[in-house]
Amino acid sequence: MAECCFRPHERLRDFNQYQQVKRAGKRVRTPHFGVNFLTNGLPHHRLGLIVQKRFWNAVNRNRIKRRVREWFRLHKETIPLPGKDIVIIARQGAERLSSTEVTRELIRVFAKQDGRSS
RNA sequence: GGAGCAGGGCAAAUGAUCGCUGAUCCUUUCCUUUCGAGGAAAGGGUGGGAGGAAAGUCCGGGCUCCGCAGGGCAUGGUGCUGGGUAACGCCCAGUCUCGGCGACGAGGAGGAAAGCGCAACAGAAAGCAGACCGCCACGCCUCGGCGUGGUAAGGGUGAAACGGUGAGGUAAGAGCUCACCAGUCUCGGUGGUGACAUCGAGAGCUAGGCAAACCCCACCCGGAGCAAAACCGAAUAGGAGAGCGUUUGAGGGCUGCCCGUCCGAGCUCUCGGGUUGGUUGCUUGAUCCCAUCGGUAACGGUGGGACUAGAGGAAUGAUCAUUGCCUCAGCCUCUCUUCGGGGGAGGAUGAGGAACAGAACCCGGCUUAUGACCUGCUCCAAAU
RNA sequence: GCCCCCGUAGCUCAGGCGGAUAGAGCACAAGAUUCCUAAUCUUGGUGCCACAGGUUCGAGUCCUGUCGGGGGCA
Repeated sequence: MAECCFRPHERLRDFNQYQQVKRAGKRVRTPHFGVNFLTNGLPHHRLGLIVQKRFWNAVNRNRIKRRVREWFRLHKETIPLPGKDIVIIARQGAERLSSTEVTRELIRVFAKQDGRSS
C-alpha cells in the first residue's frame, strides 16, 4: 500500500458505520471540527466526513471535504495504529481555514491522543 | 475628462511534485469454468475530466410509465399585430402609450354602451344625477334676514366632480348658440398582410375609473415524473384489525366531476415484519464549429469537419515557482503650471487582492448572483 | 434530483379568496384584593404583517421575483 493515497476501501460508506462511530467512539472537539474515532480491527484507518448542508453552499462544502481529505492523505501514517474509523464533523467557520491550518489543527488532535495513550 | 446608453466575447496563463475519477491497453495474483472466456484486487502506460450562470425550479419540450388517453364541464394558463420555433409565458420585427435633453428604455397593451359589483375619510353630491356656500328674480319683513322658484359660471372637499378657451346671449346663467382645440361614435377614401396611421363628411355635445377581485370573449392544456421505468438477485411472509362487494356488479385505469369505454373477484386503509443490493436508463444531441445561400432580424436550407464529464456517502484538488492584471504606500525620471503645491506618463521595491459559484436524465428559454475587459453611441465641460 | 406547504405581537395562531379598524389566547408591565405570594379582577404597552418591485386613490390581502423554514419520494 502506498503511503499517500486515498482509496475507496479507506472510506466509510455505510450509514450504520457512521452511527456506530458516533455512538461508541471517542469524541474530541477542536475550534472548527468535531472528531469521533473508534478502533475497527483493520490494518488501516478509514475516514468519514459529515458536512451539514445548512451552513454552506456546495462550493464551500466541497472545499472543506477536499482539505480534510488532503490532511488524511498526507498525514495518516502519523495516526497511531491499530486502525481506526474516523468521522470528522465540520463546524461553522471551517470554510475560512486554509489547507495548512486544517492540517495543523487535526495533527494536534492525534498527537495528543498518542501522548495520552502511551 | 465626467455622467450615461447599447452590444460582444472571456472567466489569468505556464511549469514541477503529490493525489482523485471513470475509459482503454499491458503485466502479476486469486476465484469460477460449459475450456470460448468471465469476474475481483494491485501496479504501470496513453489520452479525457464542471458553468455562464451548472443556481432558483419559474415556463416549454424530448424520454419513460399509467390498457396510447374519446366527448363535455370545472379548474388553470396566455392576452396589441405579424413572423421564428419541437414548443413556450421565450426570441425577432413593427404599432400605440409612457419615461428620458439625448443615445435609448419600459409596458400583464382584448372587453367597463353583456352582467354582478367596489370607492374608507372628506365632501352638498361618488355614478345618476343632484345643489352646501354662492348668483339672479319675485314675495314678506323688525331691513340682520326668511320663503318660493331659476341656475351651475365661481368657492371649498377629494385620488377622481359630468369637456377647455374666447365671443354672443341672459334677470343670473348654461353646448343655449357660434369659432377653434381635445375627445367619442358612424360612414367613406388612401397606405399597410395586420395592429394602426392619415384624410374627408356626418352625428352628438360627454360617454368617468377599477377586470393584477368576480366575470365575458378568443386560444392552449390528460396525469405523473429518471427516486420515471425495465431486468437480475436476495430476504421475509402469505400475519392481525376495519370497511365495501361477487352479475341488481365492489373496486380500479383514462388527474377533479359527469358521460362514454375497458378490466373485473376480490379491493382499499391501518398496524406489524423483511429487503433496503447490482445492471440498464446514461450521454450522438431540436449538439458544436466553419463556409455559403434566403431573410431587415429572430431563424432556416445546403456542404464540410469535430466527439466534448458521466459520478453515485458523490471525482477537477493541494503546495511551490515564474509571468501578467488591479489597489495602497513611499522612491526615482520626464512633462504642464496660476510656482503654496497639484495633475499626467513611465520604471523598480514591498504588502494585499482576483468575483459569483460545483454537473446528477437531457435540451430551449426566463429570472437571480457576479469579476475584469473590448467596441459603438449620447449629453455636459475644456481645447481648436 | 423532483414534487409540495408555510413565514403576522416574546410564543401559538386567526384575519387573507369578496381591499380602507391589525385581532384572540398565553406571556409582560402597572394598579386593586391580601400580612406577603399564588389565584382573581381592572387597565395598558407591544407589530416596517419575511424582503423588494409592480397594479391601484389605497396592499397584511392581488401579481411577480428574492430570502428563510418545514415535509414527502424506491
